[in-house]
Amino acid sequence: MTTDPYNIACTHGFIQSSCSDCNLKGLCLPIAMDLKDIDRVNDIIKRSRPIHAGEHIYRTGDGFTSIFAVRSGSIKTYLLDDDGVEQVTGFYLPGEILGFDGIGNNTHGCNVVSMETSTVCEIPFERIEELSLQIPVLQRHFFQLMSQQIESDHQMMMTLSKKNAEGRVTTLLVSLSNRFSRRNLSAKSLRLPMSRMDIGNFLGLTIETVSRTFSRLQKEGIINVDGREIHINDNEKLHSVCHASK
Amino acid sequence: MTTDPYNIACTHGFIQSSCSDCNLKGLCLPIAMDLKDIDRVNDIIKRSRPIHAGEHIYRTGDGFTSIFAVRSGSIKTYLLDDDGVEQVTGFYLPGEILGFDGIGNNTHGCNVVSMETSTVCEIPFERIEELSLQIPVLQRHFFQLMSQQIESDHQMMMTLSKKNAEGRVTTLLVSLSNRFSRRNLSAKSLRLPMSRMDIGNFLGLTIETVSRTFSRLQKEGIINVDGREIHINDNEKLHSVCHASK
DNA sequence: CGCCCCATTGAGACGGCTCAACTTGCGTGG
DNA sequence: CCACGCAAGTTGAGCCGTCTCAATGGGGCG
Repeated sequence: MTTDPYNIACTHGFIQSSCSDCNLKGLCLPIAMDLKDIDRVNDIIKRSRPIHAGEHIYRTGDGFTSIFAVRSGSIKTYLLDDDGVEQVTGFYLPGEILGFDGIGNNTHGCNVVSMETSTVCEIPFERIEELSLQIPVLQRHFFQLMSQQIESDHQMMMTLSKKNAEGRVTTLLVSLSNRFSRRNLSAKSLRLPMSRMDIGNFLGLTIETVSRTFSRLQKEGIINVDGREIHINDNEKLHSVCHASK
Repeated sequence: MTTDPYNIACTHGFIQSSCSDCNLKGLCLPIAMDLKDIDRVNDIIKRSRPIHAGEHIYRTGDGFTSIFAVRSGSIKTYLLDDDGVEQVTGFYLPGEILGFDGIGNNTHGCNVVSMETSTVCEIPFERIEELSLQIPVLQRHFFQLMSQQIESDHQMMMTLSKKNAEGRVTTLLVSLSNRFSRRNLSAKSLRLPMSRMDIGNFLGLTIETVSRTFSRLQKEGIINVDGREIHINDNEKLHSVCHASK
């Protein structure tokens, strides 16, 4: 596996299953895709062994060969600037695809690390490019996925540029709630996969401010907080606080 | 032109020229592209009449049909949130391509307005998708362009999340300087295409803070400011201030 | 048990925001 | 030609939200 510097390929073979059986396929793959074409995609995908918390999938500067779909667990991506300052650029949950940075200059543009024990599907990009030439709906799908990433990054710029601490934290909670419920999990009760540190880093806040904000939201009865367990009591108020501005 | 709600198509025919003659083609199109294939792209492109300052090319919610390459002038993109608050999400200069938001759900995700008299090339997306199925280097090119947009948006998240006012303003200046010099214009003397208002909005600062920051950078001898005319006196210091953090 | 990491909470400092006054450049109309 | 209004930018004074620094409280693990 020389193309797999971090050697995440599954060497045991016991988690193998196919895309057509995967309950996440509606998220990773176009809905309107023939079973035959799904199998062609399935044939080029490599499923990983479990990746444990803190383990990297790739790092900035690594040669770009693949994009990755999260299969289970949760993943964060981050940049390091010249001074070694970390910026979390995204959190990825099952069914979501990461690695679209890196196509631009054939080198990965960020670091990717697992926040808990996770598994991913590795999708060799050159292979998927070839398939995309033959399956128009697949080409369209990847254009759409990248476009959605751009849109969500722009929303993030809005959040960072215009919102105060309450607006930023609640915006993240709403996003996570939506993404959990897309997977048929509860939209009201969720377990945060990331630390306060990662939340603060992502949102441009210190951990103290994140913590104070959670406490304030709880005091106002909008959410209940117990460590990483969050319960949303008042969804309407939560959404209205989202717009809170600087 | 029913597919052209803002009717920017050139109706005079006097600015027509071809991609193969365009001195920006190295920016819009793959370098390694056959002349024959460039002509095929050229055939589907519609060149716009001049678009004057303040005129919109499209707005959020408009049906998505095309992406656009800036030919001359300068363009800004912005979001409006539910409360009507504006967030500038990008500035686009000649040779740069915009409109990749909107592929995701077939509806434009932002507003696009000209900051001065500009011209653009309209690239019908369905046509370019068809061509991309036939010209692998073209498919790759659009994946790369979108990937680069994602990378630059992530850098922007870093800027908004971690840098103070000086860091944000100088980061924008460095970016503009680099982009001007890519077009063989001076990297040291440039005219800002956007107002202080737009700069502040983009960078998450008020216009007063932007103004004070320009004044301070001038007092420190790093730049000279005369309205929108900027001269970079000390490039090294400028780059070091870029990293200034909150 | 003791250590370490993560999270919470408090007190004070500071950077950028708000509000306000003033300048400059430009177009319009008397 | 000047008077005027308007928009854009600059500068100052005071305020406020978030950061910094510091102390304390759990929970997991050797």
